[in-house]
Amino acid sequence: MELSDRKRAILQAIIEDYISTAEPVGSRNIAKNHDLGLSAATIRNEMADLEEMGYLDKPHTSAGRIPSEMGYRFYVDSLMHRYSLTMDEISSLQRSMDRKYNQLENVISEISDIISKVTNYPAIVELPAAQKSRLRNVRMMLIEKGSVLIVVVTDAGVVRNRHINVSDNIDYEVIDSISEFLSTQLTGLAADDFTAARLMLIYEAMAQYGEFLKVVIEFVLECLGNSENRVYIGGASNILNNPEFENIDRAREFLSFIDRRENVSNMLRLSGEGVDESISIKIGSETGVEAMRDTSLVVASYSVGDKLHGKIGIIGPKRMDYARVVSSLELINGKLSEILGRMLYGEDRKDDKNGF
Amino acid sequence: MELSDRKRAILQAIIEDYISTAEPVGSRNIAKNHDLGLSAATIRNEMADLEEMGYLDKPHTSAGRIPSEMGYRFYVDSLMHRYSLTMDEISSLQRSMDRKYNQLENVISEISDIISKVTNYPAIVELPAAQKSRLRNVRMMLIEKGSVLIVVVTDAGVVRNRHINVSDNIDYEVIDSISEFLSTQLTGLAADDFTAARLMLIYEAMAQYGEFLKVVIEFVLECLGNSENRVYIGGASNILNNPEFENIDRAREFLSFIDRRENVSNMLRLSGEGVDESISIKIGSETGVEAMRDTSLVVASYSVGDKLHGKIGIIGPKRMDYARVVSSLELINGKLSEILGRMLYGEDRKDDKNGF
DNA sequence: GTTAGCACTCATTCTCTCCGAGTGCTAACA
DNA sequence: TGTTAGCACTCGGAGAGAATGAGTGCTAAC
Repeated sequence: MELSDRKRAILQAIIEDYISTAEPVGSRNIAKNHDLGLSAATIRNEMADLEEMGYLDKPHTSAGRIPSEMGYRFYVDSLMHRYSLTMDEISSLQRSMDRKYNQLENVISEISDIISKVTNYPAIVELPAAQKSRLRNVRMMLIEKGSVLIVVVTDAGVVRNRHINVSDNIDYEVIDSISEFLSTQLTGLAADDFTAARLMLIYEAMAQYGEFLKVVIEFVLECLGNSENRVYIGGASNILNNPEFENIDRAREFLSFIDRRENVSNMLRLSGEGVDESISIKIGSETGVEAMRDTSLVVASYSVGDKLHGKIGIIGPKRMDYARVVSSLELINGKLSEILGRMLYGEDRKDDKNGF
Repeated sequence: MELSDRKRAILQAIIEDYISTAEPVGSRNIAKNHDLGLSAATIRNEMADLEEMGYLDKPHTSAGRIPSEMGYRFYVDSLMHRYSLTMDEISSLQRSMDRKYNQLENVISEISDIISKVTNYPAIVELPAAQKSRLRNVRMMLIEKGSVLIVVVTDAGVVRNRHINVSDNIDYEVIDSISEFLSTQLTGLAADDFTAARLMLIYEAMAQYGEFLKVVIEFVLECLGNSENRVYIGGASNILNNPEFENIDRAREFLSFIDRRENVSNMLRLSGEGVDESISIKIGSETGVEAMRDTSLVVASYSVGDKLHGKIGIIGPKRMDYARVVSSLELINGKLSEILGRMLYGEDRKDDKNGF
C-alpha cells in the first residue's frame, strides 16, 4: 500500500522532529511547527494510520510517536533529501585533512578523529587491505653480521618487513644472491601460485639454504594472505552525548561491544554484503548485532588504486541526522582515497619532485 | 607524627574494606569483621583521629569513612602487602601471551586486551620507542620502473619504509650505487650528526641526484627523530563496571579524556618523571589531570634491548586493588619485553632455526 | 473529510515521611 | 587512663502519594 503525499509529509515531519529533539513527537507539535495546514486532530488520525502500518511506534499511551525501524528505513530510502555541507564546513574539513601524514597508522587514527569530530558520533576507519595480492618484490638485506631483514612488497603497494637472525658466516654476497634468486622466482605470484612443485624446484636449486628459504617463503605467504582489515575506532565516548545512552547499562553494553575491534570488523564485513552503492546504511537490528539495536551504522567504502579497499563509517543512534552524516562521509571518503593513494603509491607523477 | 600500630591496622582495615565494597565503612563493621579486639566505640575514636590527620574523609555526617588520597598514598607506600598471583593465574596469563605475533601493532593491541581482561580496568600500552637512535642501515630498492622503496633501520631495531616515485630512466644500477653510497656515508649517525657540512659533502659527491638524495635524507632524519610513543587503550568501557562511574556525566568526562590518545600519552609522560622504580602509582589528583580526579594510574616501564622503552599500565578507580594490579602488570611487563625482543631483534641465537 | 472538545492514560516530578546506618559525646567501668 | 556502653542526633535514600501535563482516542459538530 502506497503512502499518500499527506502521510509522507507527516511521517517526514515526525522523523525530523524526533531526530532533532529525541522526544516523542505529538500531534499538536506537528500541527504548530510544520505548515501542513492541518489541525492536530487530523494529524492524530493520520498518525494512528501510520502506526498501524508499522512506520511509527508509541513508547506508551500518553506519549507522542517515535519512528519505527521501518519508518527510518522509509525515510532514508524515500524521504530524506540530500544535505549539502556549507562552503565553510567543506573548506574547514578539507583544511583539517590537508597536512602531511607520514605513517599509515597516523592517517587512520587522524581520520577517525576527524570523522568523530565532524559528526559527533563514534567513528570507524578500516585500514586498506587487499583481497588477493601478488608479490611485486621480495628482497633481503644484511643489516649487520648475523642479522637479515626481509622486505616484501605486494602489488597492492603494501610493504612489510621482518627481522631474522642467521649464522654469522653468511655474508653480503650470499644474501644478495638468494635475494636475487627469490626475487626472480617469486615476483608476480599470488599465494595460490606457491604450489608444492614450484617450491620443490626452489628448494632444490638452493638446497644448502633450505631452512632460510623456508622462513622467507613463509613470510611472503603471510604477506600475500588475506590481510585482515584492521579497524580503528575514534570518539567512542561521543555516543554518551545522546540521551538514548543516559542509561548506564545501555552505555556499557554498547561501549564494550565497540571496545573489541573484532566485533566492529565483523559487523563491517556483514554490512558490506550485497551492497553495490558506495554508502550503506544499516538501521538498528539491520546490523544483525544485539548491542546495536538502538544504533545505526553508516558506512562508505573507499578504494586505493584498484587493489586496496577499506571502509569508513560512523555509529550513531537510530535517531541520527542521516543526511548530514552521509555527505560528510562522502567528502572525507574521497579525500582519504587521495591521501592514501599518494602515500602508498608515491607522489603523483605530474608534480613529481623526486625524479631527476 | 607517626601512626601507632593500632591506627595503622585500623586504617588498613578501612581501606581494604572500602576497596572491596565501594561503600563508606563504619566503625561497627570494622569491629565485627576484623579481629582487632576493639569495640566499635574505640575504633570510632581512632577513626576521628585518622580523619583529623587527613587519612580519612567523610562523605557526610551519617556515613562511614572513606580513604582520602593521603590515606591511599600511605596504604600504597607502607601498608599494602605484596599480592602473589596464584599458579593458575600465572599460567593462564602466560598461556594467553604465548602465541605467535607477527606485527608490532598486533602485539600491542593484544597485550592491551589481556591487561584489561586480567585487571578489569582500562589498559594502556605504549609502543616501544627510542629516545635517540642511530642509523643502522639505509637501503633503496627499485620495485619496478619509476618506483623506489627506501628502507631505514635504526639501531633500536625499528624498520620503516617509504615509497617514492622517480623518473623512469633510473635503473637498478643507479639505485644500487646511491644506496651503497648513502649506506656507507650515513650508517652509525644520529640525527645530530647530520650537520650542514656533512650533507654538503654528500650532495656534492652525487650532485646529479640532489633532489632524490634530499628526499631520502629527510626520511632518514624523520626516522631518527624522537618518535612519539604511540599509545593504545584497551577495554576503556571497563571503567563503567565501577560504581563511582554510575553517574553518566562522570563517565562521559572520563571516557572522552581517555578517547584522545594524546591526553593519555601526555599523562604517561608526566607520570614517569622522577620515578626510578619500575612501577609508578599516581593516585587521583597526583596524575595532574582533572578528569582523573577519581581514578589512579598504575604504570610499569619496560625496555627492549637497551634502546627501546615503553610503558604499560591501567587506569582504575582510586579504590582499586593496587596489590593485585601491580603484580599482574609486573608479570605481563616481563613477558612483553621478551616478546618484543624476539620480534624486533630476531629469534634468540640459542634456538636459532634460521641459521644454516 | 476536518476539526473542536473532552475524558482518559500514564510517565515524571515533587513532597513528605520513615528508616537505618553511622557518628559524637558522655558517663561508667577496669 | 584507656576502653566501652548507651543515647541523642544527623542525614542520605527509599517509598508512597499527589499533582502535573503532554498526549491520545473517540465523538459529535462543522
